[in-house]
Amino acid sequence: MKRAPTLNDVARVAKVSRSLASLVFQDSPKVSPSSKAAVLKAAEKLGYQPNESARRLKSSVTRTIGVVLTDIHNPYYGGIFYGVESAASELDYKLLIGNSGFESDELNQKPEKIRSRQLETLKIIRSQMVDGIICSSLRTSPEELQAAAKNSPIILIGHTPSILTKEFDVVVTDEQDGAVKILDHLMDLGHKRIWHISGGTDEGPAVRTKSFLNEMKKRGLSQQAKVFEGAWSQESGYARTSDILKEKVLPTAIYAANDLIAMGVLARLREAKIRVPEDISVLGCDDSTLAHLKIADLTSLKEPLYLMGRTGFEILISRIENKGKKFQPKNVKIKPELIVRSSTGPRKKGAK
Amino acid sequence: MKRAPTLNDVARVAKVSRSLASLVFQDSPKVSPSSKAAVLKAAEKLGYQPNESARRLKSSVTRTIGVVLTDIHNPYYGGIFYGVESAASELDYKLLIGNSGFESDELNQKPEKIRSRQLETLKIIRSQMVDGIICSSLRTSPEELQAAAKNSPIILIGHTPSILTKEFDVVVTDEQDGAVKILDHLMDLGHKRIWHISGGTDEGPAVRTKSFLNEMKKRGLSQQAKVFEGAWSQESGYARTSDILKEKVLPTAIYAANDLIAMGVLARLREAKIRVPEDISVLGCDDSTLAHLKIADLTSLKEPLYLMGRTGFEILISRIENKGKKFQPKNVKIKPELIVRSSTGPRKKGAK
DNA sequence: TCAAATCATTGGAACGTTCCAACAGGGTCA
DNA sequence: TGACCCTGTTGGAACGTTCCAATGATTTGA
Repeated sequence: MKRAPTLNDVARVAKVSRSLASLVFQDSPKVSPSSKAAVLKAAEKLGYQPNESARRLKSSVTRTIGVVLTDIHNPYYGGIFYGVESAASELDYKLLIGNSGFESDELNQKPEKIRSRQLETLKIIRSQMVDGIICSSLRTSPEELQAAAKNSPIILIGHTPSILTKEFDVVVTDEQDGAVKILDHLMDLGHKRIWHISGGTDEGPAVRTKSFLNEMKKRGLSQQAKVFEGAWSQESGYARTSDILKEKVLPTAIYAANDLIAMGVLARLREAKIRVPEDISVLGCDDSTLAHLKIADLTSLKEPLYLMGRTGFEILISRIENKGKKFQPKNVKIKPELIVRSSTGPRKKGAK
Repeated sequence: MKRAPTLNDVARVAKVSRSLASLVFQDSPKVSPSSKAAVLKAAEKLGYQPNESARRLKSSVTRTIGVVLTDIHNPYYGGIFYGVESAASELDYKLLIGNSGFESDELNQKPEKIRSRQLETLKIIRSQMVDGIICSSLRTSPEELQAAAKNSPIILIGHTPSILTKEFDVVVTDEQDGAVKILDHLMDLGHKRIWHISGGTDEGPAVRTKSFLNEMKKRGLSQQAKVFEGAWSQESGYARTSDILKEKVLPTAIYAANDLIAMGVLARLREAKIRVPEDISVLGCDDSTLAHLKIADLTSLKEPLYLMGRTGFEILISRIENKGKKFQPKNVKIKPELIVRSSTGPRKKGAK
């Protein structure tokens, strides 16, 4: 492991000036073919690779984007990252990961710790290691974000506190459209008594619940709607279904706020020997691997995570390219898609 | 978005030399408290953050590690990344992601394309943006790796072609130990006719199959063992189970090479009204989210992905710190753990 | 008491690029 | 024939750090 060759070394071997060698690597049109060939040959021989730090120092462009996530493990953030990564690789951008903890961590990191790690990560933007930052699920205050955004653009993708949507570019799911699609599907099948198990009362999950209730109301089904407050877990789906089973009249369809909850619902219904979809239809949300499983075969609202990631990345790049110009924060809503499988079916004959 | 303040600006405001200001940020003990305070105050006032590119150019230390993965979506790589990330954040290292495609991609990237993207990623190591590289599931040749490793250390984590284990540091699962644990468990329950659905004939999955057969042989059960060649998918598990069901004598336990395959097995058995575990016990491998599902509750061999990630990172760091010194490639095998759930149970009474 | 040692501070030279201004040398035009 | 313009090439000055050697100021010790 010896000292890496520099542009000077290449120039010396190729018998040209350092400046000319530099031009070759910038694909400048005003280099003669013969010099170009000589330089490339020398570079090849020495195994030259431009020193990125020096390049950045001079040109202050990094072609790198910082990504702040809470848990890359989680299929939700993973899906967004998937879109970001694929767009980035097409445009030849590199990604610097600032993962600020794992929600699923057994040690269960305290929110305060996640927050401080996120702040730490935001610093990379100010140390000029990246041209911009993509954040999912931030736990920092608008002021802290502002401070980071002073030098470079930031975009927020996915569940985002509404205070932030006024000041920053944001890409989110169109929850209202999701509710429309789910209810269209269920009503086509004849369902009216549709109950929902929520993901909790935080602002993220609450939007989903609210959209559901809104849409039920629009269709004059407010009386038939019921919400059971849950959490983003299988156990929660299982427990809330137990609660549902205690009711005098059962629903004909259960809409779970995500696939994991729906898996809990399925497990509990199976235990109670209630058939799906003959007796009760079940829907999930996310269209994760779980929904694909043959033993579940879950109808699920597919959040367009991939598209959200891509869109977010593209908006960020356009900000970077027009750096300096004033702009209005962009708020993009991406419509989800309902993937119909066998866990939903026609309303049981004879049911009210 | 104006020009970021530099060390010079800070020094001017604090009325000291640039060199002294630099020392402050290096936490040098030989700065007087008063100067230190003045510098910090000036930095705070200007919102100064050291320019990382300049720092790197001078000191050629990046405190950044490159991570080459094939599919960060995949729980296997995700699990390894989890370990890497948590170790990195503790030591205050940054991670530069080079994800070279998505195995699960609908577009199903061609191996050739993945390979060329991996080569592209390996270049970052030579452009001195990172101090070392962690690779999972490489598709490049040893020579190509060697070229990249000329300047900085490399470590391979997880499924690794055996040619590479001779020249590079490697962290892998102890497959033999896994087979021992699985057979100990099944034999305790009285099982002997144990069949295996493999992940394919590539070198990675083949090791698992071979370990299983080896261990069966050691226990004098060669006659009872049978291998069905599959692939890492649910569909494969489903189809191979159909094949199994055509046999005259059925096994009392099926060991699937991963959880996804096991899910296919469960789906097919359920369809055939064969009870699990009363009629047939089923085991998976990975202990992924799938195994945790109540409707599966799958006994699974937990690959110590987190630990592998951590260990790999630590070895890499020790190489970086002792850079220049000669060393023997390290080959670390990490023992898996069997997580017993309800998909395995005592051999059916009356079965041979 | 004065040389030596310690301490805090400083200027300047790197690090490996990019980029600007300058410059040959040959061709074109009036 | 000299003024002008191309084309290809070059030296040198940045970029913002770190770090070495050198400095002046203060303390120490025989």
